[in-house]
Amino acid sequence: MSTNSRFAVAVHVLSLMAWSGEEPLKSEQVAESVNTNPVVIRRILKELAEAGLVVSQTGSLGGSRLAHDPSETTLLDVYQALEYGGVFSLHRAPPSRDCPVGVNIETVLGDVLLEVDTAVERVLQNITINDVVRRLKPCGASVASKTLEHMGKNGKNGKRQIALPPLRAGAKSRGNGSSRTA
Amino acid sequence: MSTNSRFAVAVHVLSLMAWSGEEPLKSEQVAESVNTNPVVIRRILKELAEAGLVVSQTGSLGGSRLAHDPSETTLLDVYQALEYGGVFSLHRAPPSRDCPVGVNIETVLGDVLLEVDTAVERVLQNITINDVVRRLKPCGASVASKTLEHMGKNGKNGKRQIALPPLRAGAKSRGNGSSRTA
DNA sequence: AACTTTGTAACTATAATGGTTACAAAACGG
DNA sequence: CCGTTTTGTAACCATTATAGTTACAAAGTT
Repeated sequence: MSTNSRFAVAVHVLSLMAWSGEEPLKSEQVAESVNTNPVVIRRILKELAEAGLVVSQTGSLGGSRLAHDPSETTLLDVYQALEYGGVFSLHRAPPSRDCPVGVNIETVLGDVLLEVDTAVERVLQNITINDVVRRLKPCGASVASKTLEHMGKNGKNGKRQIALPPLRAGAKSRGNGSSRTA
Repeated sequence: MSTNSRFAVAVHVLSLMAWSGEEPLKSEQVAESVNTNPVVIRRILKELAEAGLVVSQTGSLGGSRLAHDPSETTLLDVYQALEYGGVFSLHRAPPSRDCPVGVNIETVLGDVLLEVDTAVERVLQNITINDVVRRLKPCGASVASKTLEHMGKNGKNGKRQIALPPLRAGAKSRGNGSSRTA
């Protein structure tokens, strides 16, 4: 019951990148597709980068793209990247220690919540970004070749951007999961 | 990710009632065990009553107790009584209709979220309040007989309350699920 | 009639999410 | 080396959900 859409946005972002292939996407382009603000996208992108799911780069030819093949990233990876604290929470303030129920309820509930979380993770682990993209296609199949020409890829001036260098391919942050310069 | 403890509190409340048997508990007693305010308890109790899980009564001998045997109420019943909207949410604002990914992502994500919710529900359906209470006991086993004498059951004046009439047993709201007078 | 407890409204505090603006730092092109 | 582009990030605001609190009417008991 989360009232937040971060997981949905994250999956959307990654699917978009899988769809557009090697080419880095700018946060502005992504924001347009998601229908939100670029900073919101960058915030989520940051978490995904820290988890090693995407790689980003500043500069005029910059942007973000997937760090791995979309068939290698599962929704569980996404879920964990966002550091959700589990489906449910325990008591805000610890229950009474003077009540036989209060003393142990947290332990018992903890076991239950663990069972629930495990079930969720089992489901998410079996769905990859590639699966999501594949499920996406039947709907807009005909656009498959046009791909992202809708979005701002040809700038307002028509100066088309060329396929980019594989984003410092093989460079530094491979496997450590962070593309950050700090 | 749910930053709320309503599910935990609800399970706590029901376990407490299961523990104390037929005897109605006052929201103040429950609040003491949960370590919160009686009104918070009454708010949750209201939702549980609407779902037919508890029965309440005003007046000096009033309070709330389980509507059914604790082995008949599952954690799924509790979950549904609280009307959680599912584990994850979709986009806050609808994604771009001009993007092949944006158009269909909500549909695909909806399927995924359904799978997740179903998995959660399957787990919750297999755990009853009675199970929780049973798991509770090994820890504070020795208190089993003292039960709730800790809590405010003997008033400050020592005037002990006697076992109550089975709360208008067999009366009105049986099965409709609501004990409310409106 | 007096007392007790629930039901409920109203108000406040807190925290998470998300939207927005602003700007420094990094990367690139000329 | 300079200007441009884009990310990274801080700062601020609006909205919403939860929960804590006070207060009181209505229902039930003695």
